[in-house]
Amino acid sequence: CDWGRERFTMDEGLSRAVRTVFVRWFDDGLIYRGNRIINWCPRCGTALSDIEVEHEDVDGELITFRYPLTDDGAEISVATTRIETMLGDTGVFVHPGDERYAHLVGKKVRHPFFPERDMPIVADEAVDPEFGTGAVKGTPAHDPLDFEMGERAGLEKINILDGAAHVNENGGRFQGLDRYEARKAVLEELQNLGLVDVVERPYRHSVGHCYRCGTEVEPWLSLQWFVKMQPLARPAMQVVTEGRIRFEPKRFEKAYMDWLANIRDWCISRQIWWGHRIPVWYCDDCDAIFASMEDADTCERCGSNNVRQDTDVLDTWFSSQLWPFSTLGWPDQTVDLNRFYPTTVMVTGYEILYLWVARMIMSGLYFMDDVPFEDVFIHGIVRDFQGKKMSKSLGNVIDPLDMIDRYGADALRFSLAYASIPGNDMKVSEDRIEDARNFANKLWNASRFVLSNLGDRRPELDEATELTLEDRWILSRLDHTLDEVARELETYNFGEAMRDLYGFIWSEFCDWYIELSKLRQDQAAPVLVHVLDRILRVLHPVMPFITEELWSRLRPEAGTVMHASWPKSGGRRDPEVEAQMQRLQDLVVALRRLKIDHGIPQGRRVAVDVDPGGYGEEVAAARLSIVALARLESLELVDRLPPPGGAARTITAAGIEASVDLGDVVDLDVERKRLTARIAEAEAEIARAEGKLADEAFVAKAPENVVAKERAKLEEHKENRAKLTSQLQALGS
RNA sequence: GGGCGGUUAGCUCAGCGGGAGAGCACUGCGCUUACAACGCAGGGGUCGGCGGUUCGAACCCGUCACCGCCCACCA
Repeated sequence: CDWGRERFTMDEGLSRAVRTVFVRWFDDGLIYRGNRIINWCPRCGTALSDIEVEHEDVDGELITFRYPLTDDGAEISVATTRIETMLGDTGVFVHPGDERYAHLVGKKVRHPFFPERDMPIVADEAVDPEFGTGAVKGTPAHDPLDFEMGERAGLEKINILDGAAHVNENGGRFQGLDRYEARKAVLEELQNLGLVDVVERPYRHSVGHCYRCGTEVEPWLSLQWFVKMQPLARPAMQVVTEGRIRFEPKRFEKAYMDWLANIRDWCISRQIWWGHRIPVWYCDDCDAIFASMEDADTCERCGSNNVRQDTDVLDTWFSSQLWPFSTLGWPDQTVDLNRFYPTTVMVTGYEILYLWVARMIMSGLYFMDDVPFEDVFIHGIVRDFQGKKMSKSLGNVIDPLDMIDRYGADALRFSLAYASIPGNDMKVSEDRIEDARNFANKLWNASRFVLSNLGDRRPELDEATELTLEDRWILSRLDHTLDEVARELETYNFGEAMRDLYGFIWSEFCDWYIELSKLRQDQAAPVLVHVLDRILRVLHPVMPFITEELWSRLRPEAGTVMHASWPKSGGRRDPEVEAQMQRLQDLVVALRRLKIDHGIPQGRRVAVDVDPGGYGEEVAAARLSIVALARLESLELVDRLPPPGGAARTITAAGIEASVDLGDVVDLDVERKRLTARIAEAEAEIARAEGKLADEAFVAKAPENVVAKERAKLEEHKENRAKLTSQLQALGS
């Protein structure tokens, strides 16, 4: 974060950007005022844009009732979920191709409460003949579709509700009732008149709610300001098609394109107190309407002083959409603007893809003539482990400050990064944060160990450093990890990067390398320093505090780790070394397990004979390591293992056999069971491999290396089975 | 109504064409001179169901089921 450039959308500079944009769009004909159906929240008393409305299914009612025709006894049935809106009906719509109603088009119906009202039956393509009765009551002031059809037919628009959703003077005897009371009262009256056919209840259907307070939104006719969106949407789609803006994950591209393709004009005026006031003035003398950069006290057209500013304010997203350039000083051509626009990446959650991201792209292209950013990285929302959004009313909120108090900021940060998968929600729990704290402790303790043996020396790794197998192994694993992490960060896979680092540091560096280094601390020092150095650098962005502290101890002269270069892999990856190390690890684990299986305390030292098969040199070179890690008394290399007597046997995947002298504690039954189980495992593997190789299609069509690998595995397991079987036989029965 | 995710070990999730993984939880052993917020070893899964493609499918395709999300002017 660059705290020197902190900004707020109501700052003076950003306010100037807002005005500039408004005036430009106004003068370019992209901002207009219109009396149209908008989403109205009766509780907040303001208009909302389409995307601020949250659709939710509710149990309502679907009522079918009849309008009598004026000229004869015929009637026409219509259906509605908002029966009270019939007070504002000024017509009935049917589909032009609907034969049932063809003979009625052009005739008129009579409103039961307003018999003098002119209510024609009109044909319009927008009617769905399949729904309900196929005839729609027309309420141009209270339904967006009816509004459009009403415009086409020239129907009167009668607004029957006030801003609080109470029936107004146009509602006759229902005046004063709120919309829900009116819903009941109107139904009752119609029933009394015998005009109601069907009351279907509950009728589950989707209803819009205010994003802020949850109140049911009322489609309401009112005078508002709009931005014409289609001219802005087209270029915004094009830059994505051309690849100038990329989404990660890519699937959000489709959502973005679909939204823009079907976009409708944006209602930007709000009847609330807080916000940028709309920079439009009205002249009471000549009726001019003009937008102005400066506060106006005279009319642009007639010079009159009788001007007043619009009292509405702008949707907060109107100023937010300018963020990528308004924060850099635009409309001035500042140094920052030239240097930092366009930016490289926009990191944000999917819930504001339309509200913010799409609009930044549109306004950026319009005013800067360039994209605001190249990559859009979409992450999820932080949720609890049940997948629920955190909310105070649910009581499932994990307070970050509380977690920081208890586990540290680094632990909280690591747990969030660890949970981050592009496009997915991040599920966090206190357990996970605790794990991250444990990881931080592990890093702390490992560093303490490394540093404790160094004193003031900082031996550095260079070409002259003599490297043992485990040195080359950990350096190979380090390079492997750095490569993986780099690749994952490139694609914003922070979670995978963290999991790789966690595994490398804990399971490889701490569990194996540090343990091995204890045998030869001085010689291992350059490698310990090197690996820890790289770990601290690469972990720093996620765990800044602990890494900075440890860095100051590892590199007291170097200054902040923030200024250290990002570590790159150093060409030390070596598959052969990793394979060798794997064979030794397998042997150590096999010996440890053998002791445990026979109930030998792990601390008790035992003598071991090893028949290394083809790996004599390797095992010999690693002898002291094996003795230390498996806690042995001694390890002798032999060509042939002694007869089983008071010994137990084990074997690794690579076919290295070992015999452990258990003295008088050996339990032959235990040993037989162990060997029998291992033979069964080998049998299963052999059966699997033989099955595959017996399949001619597999041998013929699978890649050569896959087949070869399968053959090698088969041989390996066969050898092991033979050795295990002879071990078992030697025990007798 | 349309679209997008998800369904893998008891829990939370990775893996997304060639021998099923992690953390937590669980079992046994252990104060081995960095770490018991730890170490060592282990048990545990017909990878949602059914079809298909392929020599080979947790992974690709189709379909169904159940969860979740987004969009939507069926009154």
